[in-house]
Amino acid sequence: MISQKAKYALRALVALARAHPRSATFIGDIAESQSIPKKFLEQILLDLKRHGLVVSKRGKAGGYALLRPADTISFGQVLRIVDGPIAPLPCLSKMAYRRCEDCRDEGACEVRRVFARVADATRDVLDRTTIADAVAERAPVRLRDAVG
Amino acid sequence: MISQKAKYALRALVALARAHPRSATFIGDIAESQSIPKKFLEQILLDLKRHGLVVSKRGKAGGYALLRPADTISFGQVLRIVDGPIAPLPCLSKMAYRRCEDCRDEGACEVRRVFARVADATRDVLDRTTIADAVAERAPVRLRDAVG
DNA sequence: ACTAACTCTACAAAGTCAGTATAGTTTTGG
DNA sequence: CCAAAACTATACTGACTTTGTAGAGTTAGT
Repeated sequence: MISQKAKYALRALVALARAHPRSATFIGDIAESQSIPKKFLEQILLDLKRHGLVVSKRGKAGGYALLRPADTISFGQVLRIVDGPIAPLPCLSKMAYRRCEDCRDEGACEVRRVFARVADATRDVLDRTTIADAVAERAPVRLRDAVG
Repeated sequence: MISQKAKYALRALVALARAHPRSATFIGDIAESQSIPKKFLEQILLDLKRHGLVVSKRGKAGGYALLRPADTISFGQVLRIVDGPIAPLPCLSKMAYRRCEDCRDEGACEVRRVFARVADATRDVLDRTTIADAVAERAPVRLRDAVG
C-alpha cells in the first residue's frame, strides 16, 4: 500500500500539470479541489520543492507550479521522495540498498529472487509512467461508444 | 516493503518444503536455521496453520509440516495472510476492496489507473510463483560456469 | 511423571502515519 | 507603511502497526 501522503502528492502534481503552466496555483486551491488537508499539503509540496519537482512563489500572489515538464516527472520519482524506496525488500532497492539484517547469503535467498521479479515489474511501470501520462490517459473509450 | 513477518513466513515455508514432507519439523529447528526469533515464529506458524497452509503435531515428537504440496502454495497467498492486501491502493484490492475515502470518482482517478497496472504486474508474479518454484529455482548457472 | 514440544493471550517498546499547531517570512495591494 | 495572503519551518500528538517477549496452559512420547 502506498501512503496517503503519496496519493496526495501525485494528485497535487496532476492538478499542477493540468493548471496553466505559466501561472502559479495556490496551495489552498489544490487542497480544496483535491480534498487534501491544506497544512498537510503544504508539507508535501515543500518536500517536492526541495527535491526540485516544483517551484513556489511567496507572497500574496504566490503559489506553486511544476518546475519541469510533466512528462519528465515519473511516478517512481514522486514515490521515492514521499514514501522512500519502492523495492519490496531493502536488499532490492537500487537507490537505497540495505542488506537484510538476518540474511546469510543474499545470492541464495529464495525470497529475494522472487521479489526481484516483483521489483522489476513495479519499476517498469512506475519509472516509465509520468504525470503527463496520467493526465493524458483517459478511461479507454471503446470504438462502439465513440461512434454510437 | 514487505514486513519482516512475511519474510519469516516465506522462509519458514521454504524450509518446510525442503524438509522431508512426511516428518514434522520443530519450530526450534526452523527458527535456528533461518535466524528467526522462536516465539515470533510460533505465532506466524500458528497463523499459517489457521489458514490451512501447514499442519502441526503436538507433544514431544511434534512439529510442523506443509499441509498442501509446495507447488500449490503461492507467494501471494502467504503475503495476503501475513501482510494483508497486496494491492497498492485499497480500491484496487480484489480480495479486500475498500473505497478510497477521499476519492470523488474512482473511474476518473489518474492515480488509480496507473497503480492498477502495478497491481496487475505484482499479482502476476506473486500469484504464479509458488513455494516449490522458490525451492527449485537456483541462481541461474551460466554454461561456462557449469562446464569450466 | 517428566519433559519437550505446540497453543494461546497479553503486553510492550519503538516506529510510522496522518495530520495539527504555532510561529515565522515574504510579497503585494492599498 | 502596513495588513493580509501566501509560503516556510519545526514541533508535537494521537492512533496504529510492527516486532517482538512473557508466561501460563495443553499434548504426547519415554
